[in-house]
Amino acid sequence: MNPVSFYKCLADEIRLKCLLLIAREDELCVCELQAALDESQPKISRHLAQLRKCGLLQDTRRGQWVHYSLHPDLPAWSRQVLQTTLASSDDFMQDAYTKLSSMGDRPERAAACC
Amino acid sequence: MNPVSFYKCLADEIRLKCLLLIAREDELCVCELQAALDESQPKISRHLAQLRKCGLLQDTRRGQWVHYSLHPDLPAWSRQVLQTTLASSDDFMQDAYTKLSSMGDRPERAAACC
DNA sequence: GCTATATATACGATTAATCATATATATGAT
DNA sequence: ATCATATATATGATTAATCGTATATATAGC
Repeated sequence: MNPVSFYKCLADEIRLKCLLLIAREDELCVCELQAALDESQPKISRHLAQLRKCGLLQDTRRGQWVHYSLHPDLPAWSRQVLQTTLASSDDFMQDAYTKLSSMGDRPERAAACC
Repeated sequence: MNPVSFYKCLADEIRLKCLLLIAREDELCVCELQAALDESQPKISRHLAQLRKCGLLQDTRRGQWVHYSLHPDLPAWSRQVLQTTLASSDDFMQDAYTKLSSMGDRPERAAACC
C-alpha cells in the first residue's frame, strides 16, 4: 500500500466518511452509506469503486445488496490511521451517524432493505 | 483541523515526504528538504506554503534560512497519524533519508549552508 | 418471461491541483 | 550600495479529480 495513494483515498469527504463509517460498523451496504451521507447513488458507488480498486475495501454480495468492509489485507498502519481518525472525528461524523441510525429497514435488521 | 483538508495535505508525494522528514528530524530548512527530495526550489516552497497555510507546519526564520517544524497547535490525532505513517514508511522514505544524510554543509552543522 | 430494486459504469462537462518558468523579497557579506 | 544566497510568490499552461446524467448489470419476486 503506497502511502500517497492511501492518503489520496482519504482526501475526499465522501470517501473518508465511507471509510470511517465502515471502520466503525464493520460492514455496510451501499444503500446505508447512501442514506448516512445523503448523496446520490452513482456518486457513492463511484467512490466505493475507487476504494475497492485501491485495495482499501472489500465487497461482498449478499443477494441484492453489496456489503463493503475494510479489505482483510489492509496493512496494520493503515488500519491504525483509520482508527486514530475515527476516535477523534465525532464532530465530522455526527451528521452521518444520525442519518444512519434514523434509517428505517436497514438490511441487517429487516427483510426489506433500502 | 478538518480531517479532509488534513488528508488533502498528505495526498501528494512531496508534501507527505516533507511532513515525514520533519516529523522525524524535528525541524528542517527548505534547502535540506530540497536536497532530500531532489526537487526544484519553487516546487518545494509552494508545497511548504500550503502546509503552512493549512496549519500543519510552522516556519521560523534563522538568518537566511527558514526552518519548518510541525505546528505546535497540530492536534494529537494528526501527530499520531504522522507518527504511525513514519513508523512504516521506510521503503517510501529511504531515498530521501539517503539524500538528506549525504548532503554536505547542513545548516545545523556548519556556518555555510545549502 | 417481466418488473422492481440495488448497484455499477460510461460519457462529457466542469472544477481543482499541479507544474515550469519568471520574478520578487529577505538576509548577509563586502 | 552592491552582490550572492535562500526563500516566496505570481502567471499561464497542463493534468487530474469530481460531477451529473444516462444507462447497464445483477438479483429477487411474480
